[in-house]
Amino acid sequence: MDPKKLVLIDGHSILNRAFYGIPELTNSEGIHTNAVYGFLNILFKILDEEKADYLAVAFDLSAPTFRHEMFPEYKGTRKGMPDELREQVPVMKEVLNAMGVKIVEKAGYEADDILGTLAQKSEKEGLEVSVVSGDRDLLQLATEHIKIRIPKTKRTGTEIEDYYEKDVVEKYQINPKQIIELKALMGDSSDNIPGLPGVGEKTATKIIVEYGNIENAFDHVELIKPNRAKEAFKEHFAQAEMSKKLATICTECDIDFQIEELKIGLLYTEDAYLLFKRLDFKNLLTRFNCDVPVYSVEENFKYVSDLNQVEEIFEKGQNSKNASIVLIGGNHLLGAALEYSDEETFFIGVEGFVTEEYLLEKVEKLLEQIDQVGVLDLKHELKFLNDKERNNIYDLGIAAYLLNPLRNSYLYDEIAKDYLGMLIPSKEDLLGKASLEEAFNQKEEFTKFACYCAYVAFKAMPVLIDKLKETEMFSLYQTIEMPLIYTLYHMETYGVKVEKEALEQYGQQLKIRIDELEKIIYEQAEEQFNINSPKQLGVVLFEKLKMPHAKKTKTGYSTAADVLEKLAADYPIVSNILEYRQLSKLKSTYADGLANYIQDDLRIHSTFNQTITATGRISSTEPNLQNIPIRMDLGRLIRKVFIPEKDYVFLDADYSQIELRVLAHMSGDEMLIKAYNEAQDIHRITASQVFHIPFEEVTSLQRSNAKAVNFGIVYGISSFGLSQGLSISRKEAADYIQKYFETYPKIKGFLDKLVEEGKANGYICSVFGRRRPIPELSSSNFMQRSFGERVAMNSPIQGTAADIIKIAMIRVDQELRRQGLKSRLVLQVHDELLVEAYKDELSMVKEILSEEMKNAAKLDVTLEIEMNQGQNWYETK
DNA sequence: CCCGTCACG
DNA sequence: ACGTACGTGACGGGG
Repeated sequence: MDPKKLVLIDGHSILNRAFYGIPELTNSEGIHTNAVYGFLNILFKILDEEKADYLAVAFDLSAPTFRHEMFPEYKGTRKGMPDELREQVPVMKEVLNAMGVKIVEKAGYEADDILGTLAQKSEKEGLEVSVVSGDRDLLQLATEHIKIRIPKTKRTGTEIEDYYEKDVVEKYQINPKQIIELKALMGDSSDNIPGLPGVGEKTATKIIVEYGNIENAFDHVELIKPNRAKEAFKEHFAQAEMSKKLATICTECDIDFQIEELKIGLLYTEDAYLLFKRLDFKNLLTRFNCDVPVYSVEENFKYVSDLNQVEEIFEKGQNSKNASIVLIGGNHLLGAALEYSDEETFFIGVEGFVTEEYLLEKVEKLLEQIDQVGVLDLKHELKFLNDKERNNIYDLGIAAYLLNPLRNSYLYDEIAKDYLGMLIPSKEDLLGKASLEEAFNQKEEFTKFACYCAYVAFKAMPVLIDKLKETEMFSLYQTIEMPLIYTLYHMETYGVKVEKEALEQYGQQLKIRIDELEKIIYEQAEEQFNINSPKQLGVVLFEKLKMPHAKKTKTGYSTAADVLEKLAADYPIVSNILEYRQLSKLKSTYADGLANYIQDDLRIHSTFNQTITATGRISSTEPNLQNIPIRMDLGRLIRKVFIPEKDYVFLDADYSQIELRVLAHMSGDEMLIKAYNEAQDIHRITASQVFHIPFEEVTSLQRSNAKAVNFGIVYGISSFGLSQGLSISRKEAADYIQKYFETYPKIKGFLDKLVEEGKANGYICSVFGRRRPIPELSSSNFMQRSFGERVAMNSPIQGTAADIIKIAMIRVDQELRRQGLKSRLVLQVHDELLVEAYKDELSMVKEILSEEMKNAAKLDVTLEIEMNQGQNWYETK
């Protein structure tokens, strides 16, 4: 019979390795999970490789050990641990407990000592032992039957270095026990163990190879070379002796242990499954063979397609106070999931006599009767319903977004987990990757999916409403976010007209010039390569043509525009590359890209997303119509293809410096408020006040510097950032900032207060109460924390501006309709609204835009807009 | 699927 | 010493 196998893991050491080896990772609750995740990957890799019979994980306790008694400065593994790692230790233990893995700890000993003791005892009993640690000190334990395994987390995955006794000898030229001697000489900075000055690994190894141990070396101290090692040895031998004691792993710890306690049982328990799911370890879940747990709620799920039963269900609904209605389908309605009470959840499929029209008529009628209706995605449901605005509907996706805008998605299973504490199967768990239409035929699974949606919408509605009230965001939700859904829906369905032929022509012209440039670049480089590949381009520029490389990215040379621009003066090929880059961007993203989205009505219907940004802005996708070129002349021409219908014109209105005005209001700085009330040109007046020169004498350079400072303030000022933006030294930048703060004395206090508030609460607020959590503010990592500070300064400003324009767009949309006008809002670009205005209505629409935008909020400074009209978007400048 | 780049506010 | 301006989305390249 083969000997039994024992795997011993150095808990903190592996967590530590994983923490630094794996990029930051958090679950949906914002708990850091990277170290736990990395630990589990290493654990599973080892268990997959070795058919182990026994397993234990040893942890250090924070209690002092015999080493601290010997040497008070001794550090040990637990000190100096960053918070993001420290908080993962209890999570790790919870996971191990859930998997039934034995955790060994003992006050007064470190994990090393426990591991050493267990390893040696087990070896004596005839077991094969693997000790897993990131710490090379453990190599002193290696024997013929004790293997030391050191995992390395690399980009490509985890690789493990294995050391039996012979491997240690091969690699270090000394036997395992002598590792201690090595450490006695070299010390260990991470544990605060001092080494001999001037003695590194090379010298230490030479000495130990020659003399075997430090005592023998001391006996022959006069022979030691080089000289500085000899002197160090003479002077600090006592210290080396102590270091040796500190480095020696105690293999006789006083611990009772029965090997049978360490026997590996069923690792993939239900507890572990639930925990993994909570931690968002999706790809580790595949290790569990057990099915997704069945909840008793599923027993209440019912598929209905019989007309009489459907009638009955809607009949029952009439008298209900609360309900959830989830309409399922993409372009066509597949069915409706409903819940009125805890007792039953229905999915009514569009099938047989239950037609789409019939079902929708019933749903519309039901919507009239019920006090509170929970839905998951109202904008999507509006596709099937009439767009009459109802104030009894609660969109729970939007509610969940307000409560935590940092999530990537707000799916029903995520809402259930976060607000109902329930782990339920996700859409993908139930339907796989199939489309809704394809999955519709699997009745049982599809019904579960639909009913879970309705179940969550019903159950989560009161919870989310309560939370919105608790966080004082209910008014934001009801007066801004909910009405905005209708406005966005209107914009999406109305779309914006795009001239296809003009777009194609534009693309063809770009192609001519791109081909020309390509030829020239190949000639100048004396080779053909893919100019669009930063990798290939980097090799050509910085290796073949030997240009000085200023910056590097993670993967190679940086070829970003700011780097290339510095080279363009000296190398003609570089300016061609820059032009090529610009043109191919225009062609691929805009000329060709937009053409793909033109629908049969000759219009583009972008999607406006309401639950994406951390700050409260909306975003635009498929295509993004919020980043159509404007800054460069050539790109700006694209805007000519965006046109109004016959007998319409475009009216474009944008807020002037809305974010700076918000800053003036929020900070209450009288000087800045006064500046706004007095002058049109805020950047010029800023320059005049900051540099103490008359308004008329401000040079264009001074003005643009002031403008950059204004931007910097809004972005969460830092001297480094400003110096980058202005291409000046950090010192000069710091000087500008200081002058700015002197000029507007309340700004600094205001920004500092935001950071303080963010640190105290973990979030900051816009004027309208919109919250943004900033977990980075409590990070121990300088970079992360600095980022959090800038975010704390920027988000309330950006968020308030976002709130204001949302209010304006809702009112513009509603007012156009209320007055029965034909003109329609078509686009929003953060501080700009584009309206397709019917010619006869022009003066009225101008009035509406101007009124609603300027009066969207009452601030201590006025909100000003600029309005232009044109026969295309290009002309509205 | 991630990275680098670049378009916008 | 660390090594960045804030917020987005789309594209091509490359593993």
